[in-house]
Amino acid sequence: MVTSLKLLKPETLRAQVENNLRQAIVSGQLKAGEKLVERELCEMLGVSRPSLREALRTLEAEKLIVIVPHRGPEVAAISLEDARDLYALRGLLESFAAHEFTRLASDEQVKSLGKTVRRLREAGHKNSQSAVLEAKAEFYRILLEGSGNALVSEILGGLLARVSLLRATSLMLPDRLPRSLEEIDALLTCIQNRDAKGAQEISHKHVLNAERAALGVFKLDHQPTPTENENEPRRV
Amino acid sequence: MVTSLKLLKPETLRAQVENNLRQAIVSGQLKAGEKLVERELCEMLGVSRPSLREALRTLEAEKLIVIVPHRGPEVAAISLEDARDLYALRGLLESFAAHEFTRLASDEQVKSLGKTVRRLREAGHKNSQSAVLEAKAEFYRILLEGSGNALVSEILGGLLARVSLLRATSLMLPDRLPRSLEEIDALLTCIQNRDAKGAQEISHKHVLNAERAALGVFKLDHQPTPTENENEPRRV
DNA sequence: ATTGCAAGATTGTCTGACAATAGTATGATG
DNA sequence: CATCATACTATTGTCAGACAATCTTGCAAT
Repeated sequence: MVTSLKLLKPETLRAQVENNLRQAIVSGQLKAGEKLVERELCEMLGVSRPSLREALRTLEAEKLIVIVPHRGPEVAAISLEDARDLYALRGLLESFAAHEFTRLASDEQVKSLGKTVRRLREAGHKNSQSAVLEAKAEFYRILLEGSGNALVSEILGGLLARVSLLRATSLMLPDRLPRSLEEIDALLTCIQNRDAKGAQEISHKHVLNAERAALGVFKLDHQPTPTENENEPRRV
Repeated sequence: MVTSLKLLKPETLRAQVENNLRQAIVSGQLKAGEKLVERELCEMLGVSRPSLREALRTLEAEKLIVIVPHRGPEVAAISLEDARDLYALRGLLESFAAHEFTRLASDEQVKSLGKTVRRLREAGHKNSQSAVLEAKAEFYRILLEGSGNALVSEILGGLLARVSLLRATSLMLPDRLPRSLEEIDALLTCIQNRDAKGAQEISHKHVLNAERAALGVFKLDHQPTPTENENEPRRV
């Protein structure tokens, strides 16, 4: 186990810019759809345009931002179909990872996962959102690490980043949390019993439920309400 | 090193650079592991360093090249484990796509797919490698388009590009071709019968067989020969 | 042969500039 | 007053040149 995790500064300046922006996007500091202006970002981050632009290209390839030629970058927005596709794929990959973890992970890794689930549960009971998110991240880290397929980790990691563009992540829905915890408990049980098929099924259902919860909010969020109507000024 | 790379039309210069390099990589013109030098690429493509470097960042994010800080970019090379991971994921996604296509595609799309399979078979019997590759690409295009999940298409597309870094694609193995055609025929039959589960299974097996064929060659290719031995000097 | 160091090559980053394009304000016209 | 054409401005796309930091290589010394 590692005892000290110093934030080793990323090698290059460009990488730091990249990390800062990525963090700002997935954390919601930069909102989906928001327009980004190179000059402003340069000033904010204290770097020159070339460094910034290289970082933007990386984020574009990760689909976290969209760059239309001559119009500049903006934070990617997710349509309802995008979200459906995203969850479908996530279900596929996450359940695969769960299956493989159950099959391949060492006993230490299983134990480690169990510990994290306990932490997650406690955080949930305390209703500490940040602690929940942190534990959930750790949970994923262990699961992916132990699933023995680095590529799936990579892709699924990118997917989860994109999911966070939907501000309505299921974990942010208070009602959903207890159910979510139950499901994760059930998943852990399957894993401990080395029941790969079972783990796969539960994991898949878990994602489907998360999808239902998130897309429910999505629809509400995007229903045009009288008050927060579009750019269209109302006439009197 | 490659001596001439022509530029085509698309929008921005940077995008052209990107496309050219991507094409050069997947086509094998730039070989896996080959070191890329910015200055040389700039001269070859007739662009400035910023444009080139932005394009390189995109390709890096696509995992087609690897850029080590202060050491520069090189074409990505695929290890045996990478290849295994790649095929595992490809099997998962491709069989999912087949399943969904069977479930969702219109009769026109199914018919279109059938036509392409016929073309593929003819090309195979004529042993025309380029025609086979073209028909196979068309086959994928239709399959992914009809599977109704743009995200899966995107990811699987990136995956196939990476697979091509393994020069030993199963389609390039003459012995494998007849078997491959048979499997695709069987897949088509399932699709026409709207047997989604069957299509999924066959598709998955198809990828597994392709993997076996490709990795067989991989091992031969990478068997350490007396001349090209690893960095590890053997002790006596 | 191994080590250490100097020289050269390559990358990381900045500055400043200019052309091309998109967005916006202005003014002309019906 | 509304609409459309035009000019202006802001922003992006691209280039050239420069310099420091770092890596690689060749050579000298042990």
